[in-house]
Amino acid sequence: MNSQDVILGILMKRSLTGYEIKGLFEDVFSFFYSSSFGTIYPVLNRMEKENLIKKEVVIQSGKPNKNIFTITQYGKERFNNYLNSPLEADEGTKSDFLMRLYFGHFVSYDLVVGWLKQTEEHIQFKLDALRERYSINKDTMQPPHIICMEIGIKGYSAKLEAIREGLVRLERLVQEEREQNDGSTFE
Amino acid sequence: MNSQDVILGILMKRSLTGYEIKGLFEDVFSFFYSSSFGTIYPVLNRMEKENLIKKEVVIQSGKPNKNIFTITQYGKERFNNYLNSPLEADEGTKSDFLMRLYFGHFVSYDLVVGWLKQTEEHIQFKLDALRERYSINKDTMQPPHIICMEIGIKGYSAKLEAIREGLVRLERLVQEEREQNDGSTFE
DNA sequence: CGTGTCATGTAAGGAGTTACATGATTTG
DNA sequence: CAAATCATGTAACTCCTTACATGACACG
Repeated sequence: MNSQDVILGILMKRSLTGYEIKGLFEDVFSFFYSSSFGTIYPVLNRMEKENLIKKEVVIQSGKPNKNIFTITQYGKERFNNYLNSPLEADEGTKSDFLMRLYFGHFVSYDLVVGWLKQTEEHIQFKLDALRERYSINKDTMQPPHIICMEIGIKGYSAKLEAIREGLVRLERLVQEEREQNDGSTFE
Repeated sequence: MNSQDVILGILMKRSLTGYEIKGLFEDVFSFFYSSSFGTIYPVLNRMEKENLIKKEVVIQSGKPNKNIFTITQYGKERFNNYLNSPLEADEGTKSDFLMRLYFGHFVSYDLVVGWLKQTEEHIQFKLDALRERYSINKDTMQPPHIICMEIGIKGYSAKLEAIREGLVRLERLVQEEREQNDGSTFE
């Protein structure tokens, strides 16, 4: 899976500009994909040269002309090829957050608590967004799409739960530390 | 977070060779990090030049000499700098599996079921490995480390659950499809 | 006698990011 | 009046992967 595959998939539904595709990456696709303009525009132009998509230019004033891209028959075939290629195990999951927790004993609990709270907030935000989209669209969603959403929602929920339990445990320890260190001071 | 940060963290505990570091990446770190020899060896050599680590050569016969790397004081400082730098939100989670599910309505249910089963197996394997390591080491593990493990275990468990529910739902649909299509045939 | 483990390294290439460049129009 | 939105694009760079090169020894 690379940007090209995803873009082909997106264009299966309807024709879009690079700017709109980026919008989808920030929105619907943000929980399993992301990409920057620096990738999208060059990839779209390369895809046009390879006849996977075709460009329609809409002249505008005040802003650059709009390039609306439509998938070609060849593009559809290639997207189908991708879907029929072997599934890539998504090992790659590199997580700065988990890495830091793994090495958390090298820093103060306060710092670790900070990481946990920040991540809690971040995941809660993503979860809310996902749940909202799910509740709005679930009537029109196809079964595999629903499974995709459920995996996301359950995965986030479980992580959140674990983070919160961790926070409770850690905050108890921070408290104990404070009581020991600050036994003689007052404030 | 990059390979250098992780290697520094690993070397905080004890001195190791590149080969051994790779072993850890395949093992303990595999659920939130991965890296290849093609990254590790050049990075280690660069780190030595930058005085983050120092090399001790152990002469061997029959195989290349062993380069055992030890973190320097400067390396420890740099690792600490990393831990005190802002947490990077690990958005990047690009998942081929979820991507395919999202576009699953373009292919047969059989294919989707294949993806689900393959991923189910894969996650189950990872989960088992994580649980085992957890049960063996939990007495000697520091609190943040425990939280790290719990997040992994709960995350995997939740995903597995959602995948299994999805499989049940899909297999019912596949069955219905078969009954409609094969109504006239026998076998 | 093949496969796995030990052990290091390089070269070529892929895929992506960030930062820059441009600039009107809308919204708070 | 500042910030966001619309809209495209390039250049430099980072980081990583794959494949290659070498080769002994142990295990079954």
